[in-house]
Amino acid sequence: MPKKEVTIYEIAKVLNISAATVSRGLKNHPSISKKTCEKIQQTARDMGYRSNALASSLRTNKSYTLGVIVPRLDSNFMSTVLAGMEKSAVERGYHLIIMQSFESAAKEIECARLLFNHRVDGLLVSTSSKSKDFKHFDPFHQKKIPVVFFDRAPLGLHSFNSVTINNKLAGYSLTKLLLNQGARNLLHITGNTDLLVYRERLEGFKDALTTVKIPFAREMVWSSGLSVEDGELAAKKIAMMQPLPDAIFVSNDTCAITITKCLQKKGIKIPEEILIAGFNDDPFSALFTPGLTTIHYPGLEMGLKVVEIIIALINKEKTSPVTEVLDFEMIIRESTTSRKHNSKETPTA
Amino acid sequence: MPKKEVTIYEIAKVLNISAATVSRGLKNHPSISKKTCEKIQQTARDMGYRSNALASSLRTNKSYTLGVIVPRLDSNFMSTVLAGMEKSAVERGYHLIIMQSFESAAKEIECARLLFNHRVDGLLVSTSSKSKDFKHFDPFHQKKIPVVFFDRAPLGLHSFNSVTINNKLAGYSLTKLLLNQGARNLLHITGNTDLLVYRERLEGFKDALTTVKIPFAREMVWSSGLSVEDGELAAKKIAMMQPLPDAIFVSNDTCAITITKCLQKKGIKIPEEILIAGFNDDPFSALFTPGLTTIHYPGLEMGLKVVEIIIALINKEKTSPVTEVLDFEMIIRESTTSRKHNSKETPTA
DNA sequence: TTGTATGCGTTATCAG
DNA sequence: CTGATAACGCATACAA
Repeated sequence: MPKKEVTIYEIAKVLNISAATVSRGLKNHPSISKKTCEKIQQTARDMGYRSNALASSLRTNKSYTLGVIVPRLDSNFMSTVLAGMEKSAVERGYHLIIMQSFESAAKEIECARLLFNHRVDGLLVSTSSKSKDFKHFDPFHQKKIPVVFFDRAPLGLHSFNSVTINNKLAGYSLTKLLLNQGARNLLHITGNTDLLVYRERLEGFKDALTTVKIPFAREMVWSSGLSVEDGELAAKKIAMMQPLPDAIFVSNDTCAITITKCLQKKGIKIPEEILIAGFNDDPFSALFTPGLTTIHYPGLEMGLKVVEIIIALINKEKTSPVTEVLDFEMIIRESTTSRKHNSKETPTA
Repeated sequence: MPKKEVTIYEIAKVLNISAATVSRGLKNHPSISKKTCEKIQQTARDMGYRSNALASSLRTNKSYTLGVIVPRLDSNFMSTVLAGMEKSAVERGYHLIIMQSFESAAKEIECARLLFNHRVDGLLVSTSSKSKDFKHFDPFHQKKIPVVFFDRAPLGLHSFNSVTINNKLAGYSLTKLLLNQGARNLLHITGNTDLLVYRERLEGFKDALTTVKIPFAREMVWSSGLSVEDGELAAKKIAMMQPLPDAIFVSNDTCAITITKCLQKKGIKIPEEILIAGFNDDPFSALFTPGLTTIHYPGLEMGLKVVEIIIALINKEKTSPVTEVLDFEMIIRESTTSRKHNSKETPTA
């Protein structure tokens, strides 16, 4: 049977002191004598005392909890970010409540509500692709609870806090590399361009085309879910194109590799006939032949950084808006380096 | 400036009713008239009221929070499990605090302490490889807070709740498949055999050997971290073996594929010279050539199931111990099917 | 159907 | 340095 909860009152009673003193002694409050502190902590241990974080939070209005909302947590990229967050949070005495929006605006709103009611000290969000407005974060703003967006940040009038990479430059660099390898008939397969991340990569793609005076055409861009299935579908369509594109910039590695494999099965030589570039540098990408040229997305650093920032905001060591843009790295592997061409220009971050 | 918190008292004052009525009305308590309920909820909305989950939890001793401790969350397998957990939890009105032990016993203890203090209603654990005793979960048992282990469960005298797959059978089946393909000089590269998951796969490996009267030898088993780096190292050692093994059962896909790639680079033909099998069926495994034979680890189902179970335990719809063993599936791909041999026996789960 | 009174376990304020 | 007391916001036993 669950024994009665041991509280600071029980400890106080045993030691013949007040609960207030126990409370202070437990956290080494400076105004308590060293001796009393130790005595308190010793008996606390002996009695099997466990502090009640809920009660403490209620009283102090500090939960040391960060809410996290992500579209889904089971991607290599996202779980890496979350791993960084968790590490960074724990090091600073915080912990995480992680929720998934499943790309649904309604679910994202529900998550925000729950986390708000649970009195998180800060909120970290990568928005769902369906979220068009961000009113559900207003309660946080009203209560001055920091909200920091990462990876997927809204393009706002109000300046939001955010941690991102320079997607435009990344898209530009990758495209430029393809062009430098001699490609002139490019295809860009990307995600939902309602999302800033993908729109910016597309901007970069266009900018790169401009530098070699290739006029942009809508047919050059395919929107896709970027899954394995989407990749298979895309490959089918590509194989039937007349003429074949000579280079494809795909917005994630999974899809890029799927397309590579499918095209190879149809007898198309990669990279000889078609250059392919991906995005993310998922760990397994390095294991493929031909190697996949890609952008290393610094997920771990992003996780570490975003927590660092939100805790600085919580402690008012910084003031909004914070817009951090992380460095990325281009990973150049053989699938875009077979053709010897003018690679004098090597764009990097 | 953060306006004063709107509480049930403010609402009560506005409506000239008691706080108790408001409290009840807010959650549609049956003994409150429909009309009053609606009036209360309407003014609550109007006043921008948000319930304080902390206060509620303190009062009711129910936090609707599940604690989760995992070695690390950034593996494909683990993030899939977590995704399932989160989904299942939210559907049942719960949410997750996720923490990483980083394979450290000390950190695991720290996580358990924190989650205990935060009054989680239940705890889900995949143990660190260093955890030798499980005393840090005693406080939970004393307070009758359910603890359910998943994937990595302790081998205990006390019968713990657990959700696992039949690792022994999986190891047996995979090994048997290799033997049926004609392999007689086998190697098993696995993780830390202090962990039951790996020890059981090893048991299965041994059992399979017995069926064809191959005496087991310690040299057949290599313990490893199963990372890409570990795979590269292993491949180097393998390539120098005289004679080469004719089949390798590796305990995860990442390492299996790394080894495959490395051996291929050294001119060894896979699967013609060496059959290779992995474990987990990570999504990218399907994309490789040669295809990797592996065990599909049902991560999503495991996540769903373990939450279902712990909530049943919380609600006392079940009583400890619950030991659920999930079905797995063998995924047979070309890397172990090139040799035509006596495959009359096709072991499955 | 509603109200009254009290406590969940902690910490902040003020007084000593 | 220590103690008494009053909150924090909610929910429940009991009374009406």
